[in-house]
Amino acid sequence: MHAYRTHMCGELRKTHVGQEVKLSGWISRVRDHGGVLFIDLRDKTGVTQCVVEENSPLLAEIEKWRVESVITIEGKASARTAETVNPKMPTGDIEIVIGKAVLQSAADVIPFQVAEDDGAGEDIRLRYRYLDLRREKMQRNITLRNGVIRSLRARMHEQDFQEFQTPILTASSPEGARDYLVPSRLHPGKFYALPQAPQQFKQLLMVGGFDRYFQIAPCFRDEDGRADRLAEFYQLDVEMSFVTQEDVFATMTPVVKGVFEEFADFTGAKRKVEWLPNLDYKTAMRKYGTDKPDLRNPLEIVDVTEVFARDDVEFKAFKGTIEKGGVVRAIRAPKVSAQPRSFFDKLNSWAQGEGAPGLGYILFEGTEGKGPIAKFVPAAAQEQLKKIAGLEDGDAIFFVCNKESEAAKFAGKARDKICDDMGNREKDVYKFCWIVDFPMYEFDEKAQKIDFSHNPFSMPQGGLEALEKQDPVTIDAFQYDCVCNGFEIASGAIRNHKPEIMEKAFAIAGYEKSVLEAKFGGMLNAFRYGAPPHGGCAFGIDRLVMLLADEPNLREVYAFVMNGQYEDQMMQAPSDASEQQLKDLHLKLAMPRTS
RNA sequence: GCGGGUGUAGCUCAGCUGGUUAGAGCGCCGCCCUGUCACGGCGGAGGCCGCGGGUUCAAGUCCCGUCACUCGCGCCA
Repeated sequence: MHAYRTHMCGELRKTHVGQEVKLSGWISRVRDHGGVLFIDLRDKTGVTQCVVEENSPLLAEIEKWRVESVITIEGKASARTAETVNPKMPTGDIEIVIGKAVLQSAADVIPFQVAEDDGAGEDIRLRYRYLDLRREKMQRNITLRNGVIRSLRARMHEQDFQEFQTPILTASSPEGARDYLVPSRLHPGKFYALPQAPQQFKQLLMVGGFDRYFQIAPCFRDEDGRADRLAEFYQLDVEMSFVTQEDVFATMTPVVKGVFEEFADFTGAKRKVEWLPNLDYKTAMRKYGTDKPDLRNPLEIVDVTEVFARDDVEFKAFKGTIEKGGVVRAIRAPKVSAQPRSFFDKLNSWAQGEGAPGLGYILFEGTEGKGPIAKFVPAAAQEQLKKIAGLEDGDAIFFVCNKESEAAKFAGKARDKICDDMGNREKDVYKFCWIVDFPMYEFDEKAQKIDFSHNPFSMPQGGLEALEKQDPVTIDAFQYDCVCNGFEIASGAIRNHKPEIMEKAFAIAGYEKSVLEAKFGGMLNAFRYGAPPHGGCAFGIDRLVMLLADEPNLREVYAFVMNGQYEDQMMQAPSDASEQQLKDLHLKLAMPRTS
């Protein structure tokens, strides 16, 4: 017989009755009845009940073993009597009558419960992650992660993509997030950077003629964390040669849609997967107030500036803003006349909490509009509102007034808040779409200059001609995102593979040719030796898994992960470097002043 | 860097307008229990009430500071 086991703990059924078996695993629960004792023995496949029978000489010893100790037991798989069968367990028809038992590794008293969710906080779960990982939910989430990655790989290989590894110790990139730096011992004063993404390498692989690249790529960004953002994370990184934007969508949509359909019922609920038509950036911002709209929310935003600009409308608070170039955005909330006054008051105080003066509204019930703003809007103007927003009797309309970008953004937040307060968000569905036509440039208010709004390597729509003739802020790029249920799950672009367009593109953003050469000389040179038109995208794998697992937090889908301050309390990272290490690296610390 | 929330037993939390000896559930330890499967019964241990300062006759409770965790803003091409 094998030293540790003949079967797994979730494996045994009625058909095994009578067999001598050996199981190894963790003591999940113990029920000690004095004379007879039950142990629920657990491994990754499940739980089997093991019994120490009355008068067993083993009882005195086994009684002392604590839960989460690792043991090996040997005994006969026996049928349970009719009264003692447990239909809730897959192995509930049988139990093992323990004949021999070995304590392989005793467990101290555990800091939180493993067999059940005792609500232990995240910090302690992370400190004892190996215990947390034994819990059913983490076993399931991590297994889901494995399934998703395996499925993504298979789907990419099926479409003739080749998988690559690219350098982890690489060069700092001047755009984007802060880099993690690694000091060089051999080159005093010089540093490697960990990649924020393998952007340039994947483009160089296209220049290298590999045609279709993918990688489950680790990415590193030294910016503050969020529930959906980590210092290190993984992307399904993709690049393709001789493609248009439509080719990228046609290739990647079935990959992601397929994976979601494969794992959509992970949480137990049947979930639909819907892929909606592409949405251009400007429309998304106007209708949803964000470039990553949650399309499960049926509410839409309309522009009603013209109504509040009318001479017969007296609402000064909005008028003043409109005269300064502001806009009024409105959200129709259908059939809310039965809502109590507190529904509207709560939304108003929510808006104030968000830093807005409030959230004005008009409720249409019967012949005239009601609400605090209604008296400033005469009947004719109310009719115009109804027409623009498609209002029906019983509907309310909420108003946001500000500079255009601020109004759009806040209306977007209000749209989500109103939807949730109404209980209107669709359930059990993943709604995807591609957001297209992102602007190439934007005006940076702080620096008072034109700058790239996204990826400087994106191809401007209209090419060199557009760069030469168009107002920069009106130029769109072949730059796109993929959005699901309010999360940006991918970002990508058709790249700019022509050095002369790149020079012009950087010049518009105020970068000298020398800067371009210094920072991107390697790639720019590559483009001078025959570069295929190419493009791609990168999906945030952790966010995909998070959506499928229905977790609110990325940390729930990683086996090992740092906390919100990017510290690993289990491994003690980051930690001090020794004098010798610093000396080897030619580093001296200049600590911040602690006042 | 900034703002909100939280911090009381190993874990999760209660503790009212400040008032005597700070509680509960789970866990832990001991005893009892022959069939449970969240086993049950009895008993017990365990607290710098995050830390420092202040107000007060009196502080877990109020004030100031600080630290930790968490969510968000900034940031994240």
